Amino acid sequence: MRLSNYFLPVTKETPADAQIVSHKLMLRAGLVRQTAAGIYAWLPLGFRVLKKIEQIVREEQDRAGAVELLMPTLQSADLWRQSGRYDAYGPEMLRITDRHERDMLYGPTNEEMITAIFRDAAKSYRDLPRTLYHIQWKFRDEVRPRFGVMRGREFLMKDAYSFDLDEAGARHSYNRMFLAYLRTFARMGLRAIPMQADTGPIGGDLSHEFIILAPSGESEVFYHKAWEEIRSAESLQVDSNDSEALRGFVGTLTADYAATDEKRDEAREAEAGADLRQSRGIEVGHIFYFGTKYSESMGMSVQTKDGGQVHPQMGSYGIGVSRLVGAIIEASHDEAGIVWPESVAPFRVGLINMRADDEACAKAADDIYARLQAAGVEVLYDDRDERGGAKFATMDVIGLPWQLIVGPKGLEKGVVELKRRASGEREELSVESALARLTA
RNA sequence: CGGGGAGUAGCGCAGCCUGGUAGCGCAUCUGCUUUGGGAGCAGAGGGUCGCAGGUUCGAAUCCUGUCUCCCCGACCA
Repeated sequence: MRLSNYFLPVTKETPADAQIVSHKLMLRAGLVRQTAAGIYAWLPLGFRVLKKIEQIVREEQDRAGAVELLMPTLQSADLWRQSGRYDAYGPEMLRITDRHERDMLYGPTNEEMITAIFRDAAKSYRDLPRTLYHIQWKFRDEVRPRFGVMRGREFLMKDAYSFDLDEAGARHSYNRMFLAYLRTFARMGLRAIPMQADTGPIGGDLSHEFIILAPSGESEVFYHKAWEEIRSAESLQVDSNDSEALRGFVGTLTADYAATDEKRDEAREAEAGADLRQSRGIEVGHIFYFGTKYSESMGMSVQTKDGGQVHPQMGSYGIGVSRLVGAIIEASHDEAGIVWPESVAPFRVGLINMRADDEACAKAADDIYARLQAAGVEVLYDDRDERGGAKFATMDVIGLPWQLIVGPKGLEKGVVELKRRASGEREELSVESALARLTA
C-alpha cells in the first residue's frame, strides 16, 4: 500500500481525552476514532490489526473443533423472555423498539440465540457434542466507558458455546477451549495467565479468566513466576480428542498459582514464597461451564440412546477481540509508539523513500516495493515527498516490525537500511540481501 | 448512578471574571530555501465559540434550560 493513496491520520499531539497509553497510541497512530462514548470507528490501519487478531482467534477455534457461524447483532426481546434474562439483565442491555413497537435489543451476548438455534435443529444425542462460535459486535451499555477500546460499549467479541450430553463431555469441551485460548494468546506474543474465576450458582472449578500482564492493567494479579515464561503455541500441543491426556495437560498447566486480587489464596501464596509475583493485568478472555441453565429454561433437550430426553450441558467462551488490540499495545510499546508483534502487525514492512523528488531514489524504492509485493510481503510504502524526519516518526508510532529505508546516500554505496522496530537495531544491506531477509 | 471537570479551526489551547463581533501553537495550502530521525522564511485558507431561549443597542463572554464528552468512585468481555 502506498501511503500517498492510504488513509492514515497520524498526529503528533495526543488528544486530551485519552488517559492510558494504548488509547493515546491508537489515536495518534490513526487506528481508531471515537464517535460516541465507548464507540469507535476503526480506521484502515486499526481495521487491519483487528482482522489479524480475529483471524488468529478463528484459526484456533477451528483447530479446537469449534464451528463458525454468524448471528445478528439485533435480537428479539421474546428470546430473552424465554430465559428470563430480559428483565434480569438490567440497564446494560440496550433496548430498542422497532416501527411495529416490537421490543428488540442489541445483543450483549448470545446464549439465548444460540440455544434457540441449536434447540430447533438438534434432536438426538448424535447431534452432540458441538461447539459453535461467532465473531460479532456486542453492545453493553456500560455506565462509564473508558480506556479506549479496552472498555468500550460496543466491542467485537468471539463467543463460543458448547453443547454436551453429560458433565464429563462438557469438561472435555471446556478443556479444549482452555488450550485453544492459551494458544491464541501465545500466537499474539502475549503472556496470558488463566486464573480461577467465579462460577456463579453452578460452582465447581470450571471458570477461568485469561489475564495478560501489563503495567496499566485494570486489576491486581498474583502469580507464580513460572507464568512469566512465554509459552509458544508449538509447546501447547496435545491430542485434544484424548480427554484424559487433555485433562492431564490442563491440570499441569494450572498447577502454578495465579489469582486476581478477589480470589487470592494465602496458603498457596505462602507455598510460592519468593516465587510469588505481583502485577497488573487485563482480562482478555473468560470461559465457563454453566450446565443446563439455558437448555432447561429454553426447553432444549435431545433424545438419548435409550429413548430418554436430556438437557444438554453447556459452556460459553468469550474473547474480547477489539479489546485485544488495546491490550497488545499496553503490553508492547515504547516512547516512540506501538511495537507490533509480527503476527498482528497491520503491515510487516514500512518502506521509506527518503527522497521522493530524486528520480533514481524513487525508482529504486518503487522497484523494491514492487518486489516485496510480488513476494507477498505486506508493505506500507511511504512514497510521499516529505522530509525524512516526519517519515521516521510516522513509521515509529505505527510500529511496523521492519523499516526499510531507501535514500540517495545509501544507494551511492549500494545499500539500504533495515531497521527492526522492536530493538531499534539498524543494518546496512544490499538491496538483494534486504529483500532476502524480508521475504524469508 | 453519586461526586467533579470540559465543550472556541482537524488536534492541543488562550480569550469569559471586567460584554464591543475571535486569537495562539501544531496540522493544511502556495512559493522559495531545504532534505538521513517530527526543517526555515514569507504568505494563505479554515470557526454561525455544543444547542435553545433570555438580558442588552450589542453576547464566546452575563442568566436559564438542554445535549455531549472526560475524570474519580461503585459496576463490567
